[in-house]
Amino acid sequence: MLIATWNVNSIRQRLPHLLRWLDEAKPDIVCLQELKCLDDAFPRLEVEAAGYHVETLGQKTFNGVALLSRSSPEEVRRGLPGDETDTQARYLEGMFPAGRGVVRVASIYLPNGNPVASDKYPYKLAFMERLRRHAKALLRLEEPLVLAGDYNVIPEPIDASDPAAWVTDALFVPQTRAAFRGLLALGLTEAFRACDPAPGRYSFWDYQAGAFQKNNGIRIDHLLLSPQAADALVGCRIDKQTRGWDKPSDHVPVVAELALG
DNA sequence: ATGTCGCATTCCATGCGA
Repeated sequence: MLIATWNVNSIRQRLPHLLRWLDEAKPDIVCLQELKCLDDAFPRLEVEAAGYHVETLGQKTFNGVALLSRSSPEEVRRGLPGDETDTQARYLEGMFPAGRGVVRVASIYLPNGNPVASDKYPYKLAFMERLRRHAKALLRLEEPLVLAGDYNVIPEPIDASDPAAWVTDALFVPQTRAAFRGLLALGLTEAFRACDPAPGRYSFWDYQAGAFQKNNGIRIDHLLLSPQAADALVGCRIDKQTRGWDKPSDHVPVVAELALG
């Protein structure tokens, strides 16, 4: 079973890329982020015609997350628990059939948090703490669980081509990295790094200054696996080629293969 | 090279978020 995450940076702008990539990669479950539209504006019919069930949590202009799946979810949760006043569309979770069992998958668009001196940064940290608490509760279910999305976190220096350029950035400051380690400390496995220890592997390249041509990127899109999912991990890859297509997203898909029977 | 993109409104120009 292939489970993927992709920040598409506007689903309406990226629909041709999404359809091409679905056809080529044939993923079973896809977590999308940055839809940048309301639910009614999501190109549902086109994605359904490609063979996918669609669940969305949209928002006008910003944010917005979706779950695409070959099989319909048995349960869906909209929004991250822990703050009823949070109106930003950043979390969508579903439980899907997988072999003889199930897999629970969340699509997460974690706040960027820049600039660190603004109120955006405490919001990011609070969101990460809410995510940690919710993940802790989900882990008690002892299910295969995949928390996938744009984490807006550079976990380690190896995950940036120029780490020095990010030292004061909300994606890389020590408190952000500590919060990410707090998630891993629950017993979650970060799928890509578990499979590939090499430097130079990125999931995002800025649109500016020829960043992609120079491979001046960062790795901020992650799939975090529960022990039951990690036990089934076969491999994980980054579909870098989509960044070279015409009018690309600044992020590319990250795809994990799980042997779930 | 201080080099881009997508969205919305202030609507062919600008501000915001990334």
